[in-house]
Amino acid sequence: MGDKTLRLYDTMSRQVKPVKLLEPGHLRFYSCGPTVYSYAHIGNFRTFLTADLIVRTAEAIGWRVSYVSNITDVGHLTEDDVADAAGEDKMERALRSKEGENFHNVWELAEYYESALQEDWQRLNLREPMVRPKATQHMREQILATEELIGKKSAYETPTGVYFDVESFPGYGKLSGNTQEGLKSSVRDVVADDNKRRQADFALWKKDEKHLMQWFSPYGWGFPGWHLECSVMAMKYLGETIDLHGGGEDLIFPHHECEIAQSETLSGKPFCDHWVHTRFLLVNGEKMSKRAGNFYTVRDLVGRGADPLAIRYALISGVYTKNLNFTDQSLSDATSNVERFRRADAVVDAALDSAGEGPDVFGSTLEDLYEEALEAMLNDLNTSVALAKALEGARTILREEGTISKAAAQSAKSFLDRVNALLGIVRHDVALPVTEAAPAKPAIDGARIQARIEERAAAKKAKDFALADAIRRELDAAGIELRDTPEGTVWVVKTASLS
RNA sequence: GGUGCCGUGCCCAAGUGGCCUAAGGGGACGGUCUGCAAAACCGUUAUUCGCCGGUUCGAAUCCGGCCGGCACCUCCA
Repeated sequence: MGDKTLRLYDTMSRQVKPVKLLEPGHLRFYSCGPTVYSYAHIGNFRTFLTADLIVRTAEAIGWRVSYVSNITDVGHLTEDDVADAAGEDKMERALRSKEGENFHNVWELAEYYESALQEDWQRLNLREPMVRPKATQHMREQILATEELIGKKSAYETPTGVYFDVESFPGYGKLSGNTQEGLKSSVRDVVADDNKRRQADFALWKKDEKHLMQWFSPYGWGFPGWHLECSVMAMKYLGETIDLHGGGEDLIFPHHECEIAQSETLSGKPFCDHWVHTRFLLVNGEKMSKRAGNFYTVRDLVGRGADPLAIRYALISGVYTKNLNFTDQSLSDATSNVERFRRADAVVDAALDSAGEGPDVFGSTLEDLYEEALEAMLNDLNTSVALAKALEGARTILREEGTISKAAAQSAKSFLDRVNALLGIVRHDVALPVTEAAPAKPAIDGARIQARIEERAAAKKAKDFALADAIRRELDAAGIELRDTPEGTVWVVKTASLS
């Protein structure tokens, strides 16, 4: 186990390479979290899922993982460093929106969406980070860092704020491939702040006495720039040099570029050797965005009857290095796969209780499949292959339903446990609150469904199949599907579609 | 204009030089089961990898060109 290594695509060197650990057996990993001004959407979760799978895979080869994922709870401008009046604060805008009417102030709003994030995090069976630091709780560190950067002549104060001087950091642009020249010739019509020395300089501190969230600093009242919090929190919890840093592809520039410049200037040491970025999730072939408003949240989908683990499955069904298209179809595909794992799990549990003595018919088959799934994950998180191997294992178990010995059940159980630890798609690691566990509500009440099922059973007994089929069609029209099993007829609610 | 990513069966999606006459899932079709269905299980379903050239004993995989899609270049995961 000790000789295995995790290989991931590194944005900096543009190649798949092994994750090098500064301290043997200990991975220090920082993954950028969301700004909590609204519900996180499933695109955000694809990125968090990449981080989750990195943690799970690292643990599967025996690494200890220090995993930090922040919460940005300071509202930053929609046009971050643009000094023009169109720049609007995201949190303030959220507060003024219809949903914002439920909150007294931005602090309350941030708190609400933060707890909503936690709930959705659990629904999708994501590992809890070691720390989930918040920007607002690290003001002192951010102000001290700003002071230090000014002291090192890498930052300067203007009437509007404190800016990082990108020319003081020759490596600026090495992550994104943007050059200083390229940035100047950007077609984007950015309104330059006359107070900045260079257009590319970014804010460490914004002076603003009207901002709804403000702190006092050596530069007066204001709030920190967006990029500073991650530098400060990553170094505080993980050290000046970390092993791995992740986030969405949009963060490559400017966020991570700025983070490198700040961190390395502050410490004088390399900040991070390995950068992983998750490509955007598309919905029905189009990019999701908060601005366009075409995004799904986990709670939207769960409210429509989607199985949370199926959402998880759908979001990890493609590799993180490519765009993935989320559709009604991909969700329903995922649902049947997740159900297959659950069935295998139930079959194994039943066998564990009642199976008799006998040989382990699975031999090394399941063991081999798990190893192949792990290998796939170690090879740049090839979730497609890992899921395929896991599914093959589930099918292998299901094939033996009814004839599984105790020994076989034990090896199947061990397989499912390990697959679940690696991929999290068999069952939740932590039990969800009771309300979550309740099945989707049927359109008509359960007692009436049960009564119709009994009528149908009577009709079947009397060989009145026309009536029996009519009842089945009636329930089907109400979204209730009947399944005749050896133990009698059961009903399930059919999953609603996205559109 | 600059910087990256991608184009694989009806759909989703792995595979980046020979185990590929291309994994896995969905769908479709056939079978078992069933009063009939549904569910479940079993099986079948790309000699072909956007197009045109080239390199090579050998290419979906490497190189060049073209066509098409996507992303970033100071809102974004």
